[in-house]
Amino acid sequence: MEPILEDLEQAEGLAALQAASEEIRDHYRIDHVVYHWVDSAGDQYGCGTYSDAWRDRYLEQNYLRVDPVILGCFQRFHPVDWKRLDWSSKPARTFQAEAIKHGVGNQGFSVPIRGPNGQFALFTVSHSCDDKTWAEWTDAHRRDLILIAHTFNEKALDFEPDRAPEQSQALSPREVDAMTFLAMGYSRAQVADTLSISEHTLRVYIESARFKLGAMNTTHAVARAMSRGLIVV
Amino acid sequence: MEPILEDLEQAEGLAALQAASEEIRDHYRIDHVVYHWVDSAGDQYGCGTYSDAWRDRYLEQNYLRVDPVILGCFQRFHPVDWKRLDWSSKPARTFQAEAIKHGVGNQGFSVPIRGPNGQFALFTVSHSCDDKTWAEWTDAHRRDLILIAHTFNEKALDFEPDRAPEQSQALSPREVDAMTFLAMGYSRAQVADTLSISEHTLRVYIESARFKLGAMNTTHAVARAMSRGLIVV
DNA sequence: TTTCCCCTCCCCAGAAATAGCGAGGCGGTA
DNA sequence: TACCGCCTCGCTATTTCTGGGGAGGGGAAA
Repeated sequence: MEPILEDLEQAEGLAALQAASEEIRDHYRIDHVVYHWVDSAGDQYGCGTYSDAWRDRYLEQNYLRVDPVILGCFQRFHPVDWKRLDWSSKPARTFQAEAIKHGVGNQGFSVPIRGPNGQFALFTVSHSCDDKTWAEWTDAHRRDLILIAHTFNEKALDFEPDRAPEQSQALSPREVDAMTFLAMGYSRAQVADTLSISEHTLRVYIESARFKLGAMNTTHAVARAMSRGLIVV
Repeated sequence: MEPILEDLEQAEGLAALQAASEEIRDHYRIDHVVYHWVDSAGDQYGCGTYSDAWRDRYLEQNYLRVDPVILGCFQRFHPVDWKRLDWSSKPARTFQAEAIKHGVGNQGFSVPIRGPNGQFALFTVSHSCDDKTWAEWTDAHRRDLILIAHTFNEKALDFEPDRAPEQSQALSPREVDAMTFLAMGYSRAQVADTLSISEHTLRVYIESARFKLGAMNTTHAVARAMSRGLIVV
């Protein structure tokens, strides 16, 4: 593993990351290696060994909202084998069939990676083989994959600075309170009552939070506060 | 490194994690090893080799909102050496002086770890030595520390079952569309227009989504859909 | 000291969301 | 077949939220 990680750590530029993913694939003799970035605005960036046809199809069909790998990892802390995800819904099964048709392996292992402000990325390896072989392979390389995933993410961020920091303005304590209770379903009157302030005052907080978050309305502000990790509900 | 990580992977129970942090400290011959879990509701869980006096002081003074390690890592993607953090504010320097007085080393290295819904943890090692020695040590063990940090986090979560998956009822495709656009800040009229349906129809989706999610209003429904990973925004 | 942000409170009019009632067609499952 | 969930559309009335405006006090930083 070592030389692979060394190479990755010395990669310069996005093209080098593309090359690195191919190198990783060849080194481990697996079918695919993919790094996939999603941010809270819905923008995506991908890099890896999937075919162009599949990647285009994925974007065109907006499979982001269907893909059980994305949906599953989004709710999870730890790396996960694809077998443990929920493929039972009909859209998921349609998606799965099409993925396999496009050369994505029947086995997969994905490492979720998170950053500040709700930023989210996935590092995935996929392969075609039986369950036992795959279990042995992932057991043997789990640690490597975690390290590679984080290094890959670090590199990808280095080369795309516009995506990385994007300092979102912090909310004041009262604004956090307001957003939190609104996210919990309280009406403005209830929130004001809970915080023991007038509803007028509360409204000022909501407005300033909305302004800071660049949100068009309360629902939008709460959604942004959540996806940026400013509130937890 | 290997045997240390093996031991950690076999740890069972919170007491074992405490023992593991001491073992790691002794293995690397450093002053302190600490794991610190935070959610923005203010709950904290800590585990490690700091003195009880320092831990109590930290909680009592609510240093969470002052500690540059927390504040800095919260805005950062990657592991960071304490030297690169911002210690310039007055509260930060007061905090630093007191930390050193309580036996926390002058050097430190912290790995931020994130989970779904804004959950956040830190794995930290700290030591007293000169800059050069510390730089060499962190360079040599950076990878180990990342792996240990993630394994530690995994274990800590295993033993805290209050974050159960809580499988929730799925939304229909149209309901997902509705929730998604609402989370993006669209008004009802805009969402209806975007989906090319009447606003009345849209309202039915919002209501049924609200019902399925057990939400009291639209904002609540969107918040729940997000925190359950039913929509990705 | 001045400036800036945070917290608190007030009024008003118009826009938007909610609550309740109703209807019919389509497709899959029991 | 009958049921159920999903998608689509309609009406009215009430409640709630939004977007302007304004005011004052406190604390921290420059």
